[in-house]
Amino acid sequence: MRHLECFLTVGEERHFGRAAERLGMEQPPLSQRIRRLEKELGAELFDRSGKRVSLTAAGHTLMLEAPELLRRYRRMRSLVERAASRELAEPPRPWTEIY
Amino acid sequence: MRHLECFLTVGEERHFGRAAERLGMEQPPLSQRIRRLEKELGAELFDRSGKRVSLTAAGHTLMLEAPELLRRYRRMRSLVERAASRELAEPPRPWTEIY
DNA sequence: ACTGATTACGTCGCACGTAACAATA
DNA sequence: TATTGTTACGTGCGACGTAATCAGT
Repeated sequence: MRHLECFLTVGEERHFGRAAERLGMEQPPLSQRIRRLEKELGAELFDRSGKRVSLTAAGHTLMLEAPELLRRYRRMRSLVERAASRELAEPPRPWTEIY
Repeated sequence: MRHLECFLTVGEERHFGRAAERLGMEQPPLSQRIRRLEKELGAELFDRSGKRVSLTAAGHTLMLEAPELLRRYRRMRSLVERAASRELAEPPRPWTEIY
């Protein structure tokens, strides 16, 4: 998920330096992360020929799909967090017997 | 994502040993993974009192939400993979000018 | 030369497996 | 006591930052 967030930022900025700044990290780690992501997915995501950073077809697809996945992920996290805090509020009821 | 897959397996089996076997790994790493996930989410997911493994409220929420997220994730991966293979088939068209 | 991206390298944390331990039935 | 889950520990990979290197303008 963190990889996707980094990828989206680079894809929006088309610039590793500004993306790294927005993400609060340095360029080298960001470059490495993108490489790891490309290796993980088995697909090149950016064309780095020349000074221009441009998206490949796979990268473009990911730009379309990743935001929705990230939204769902964050929603899931907040739901879990909410459930956990409710659980703390109420005493340890016997969930054991239910599930 | 791998963490979610492990969590779901444990949640289905209610048994770390069988879950580890299904996942093709040993129990200790699985136990650690669940702990990491709980730490990451900031919520206890399982009740390990006694020999019974039962879900907490947060765990139950995650059991409901995680499968859909995993499906979307796998779909995204296959879309990216497809785009990459098409890209290989067609010559390096000037995506640069488009995106 | 200058700007911007990639390697090089040292360090830290995570993931795994094997082995030793704790607890429950 | 046997079964199940958790620590302990050693190893290897991933991620970060700093510094050095390479490429394009």
